[in-house]
Amino acid sequence: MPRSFLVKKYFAKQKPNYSELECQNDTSLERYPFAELTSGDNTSIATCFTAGLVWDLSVLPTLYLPTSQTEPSATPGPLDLSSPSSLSSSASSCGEEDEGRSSDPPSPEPVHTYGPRQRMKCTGVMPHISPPEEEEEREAPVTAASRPAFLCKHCPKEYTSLGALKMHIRSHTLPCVCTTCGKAFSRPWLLRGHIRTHTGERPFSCPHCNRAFADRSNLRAHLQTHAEVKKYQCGICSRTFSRMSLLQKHSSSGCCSSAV
DNA sequence: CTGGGGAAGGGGCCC
DNA sequence: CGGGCCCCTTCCCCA
Repeated sequence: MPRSFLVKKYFAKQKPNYSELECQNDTSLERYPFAELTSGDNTSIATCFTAGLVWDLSVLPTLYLPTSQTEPSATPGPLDLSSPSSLSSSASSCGEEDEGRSSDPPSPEPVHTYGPRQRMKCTGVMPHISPPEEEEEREAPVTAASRPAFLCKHCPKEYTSLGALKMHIRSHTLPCVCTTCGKAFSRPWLLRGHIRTHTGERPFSCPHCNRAFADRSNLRAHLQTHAEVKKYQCGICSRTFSRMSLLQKHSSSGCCSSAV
């Protein structure tokens, strides 16, 4: 399964209102000191995972829609209950930087916080975010005039905007190269996140335990482990899981196999 | 075998 | 229009 199925349009235009997700039972975990994670606006976000938002197995099938490739219409994925995301909104604009894919280290100094190990600055590692040549993707107004299609010359994908296409092309050109190991990434923040694997930087710490993570998303996943009620719930036995994959395994290996 | 952590990919939205 | 940032999801590996 290609990870590209990323069909996420759940909140199209509307960021999840985490405040509404306020968990009721998991108060303890509800709000992680995301201040740490980000700028700190999280107070309101109340990240809660769960409570009321447990995912029912029944929805899984949809969530996994392999149809992917791009069927945004699909189903809404798990509303991330826990996500501190909201903070992100503020964070991003605050000038924090995302480090990595989704993580904004509390550190005031973004990428440059690598101190001694800061061997790669994003700036230096991205020689050509948008190589001229690649940009020349084939723009072909294939579809209706109202919806021009921009085709990727590297793969069959097509986009309705040049910007989207260019962004996609990065996944082929991988302009962000790690100077440490040479690994290339499509996005600067992916590279930043990767760099953390070299530096060992883990700006996102769990308020409930001493663990720290380099990636915010991973912290979120981890927070689920502290939750009494996890996001993903088996529709049959009501057991909850911190990860959809676990729920899937659970369902496929027994409990719900017959039922669902 | 299950649960959890680490790392990475990509689309969408906002500035 | 482009760049940056956010979030979500998946895969792999380990305990």
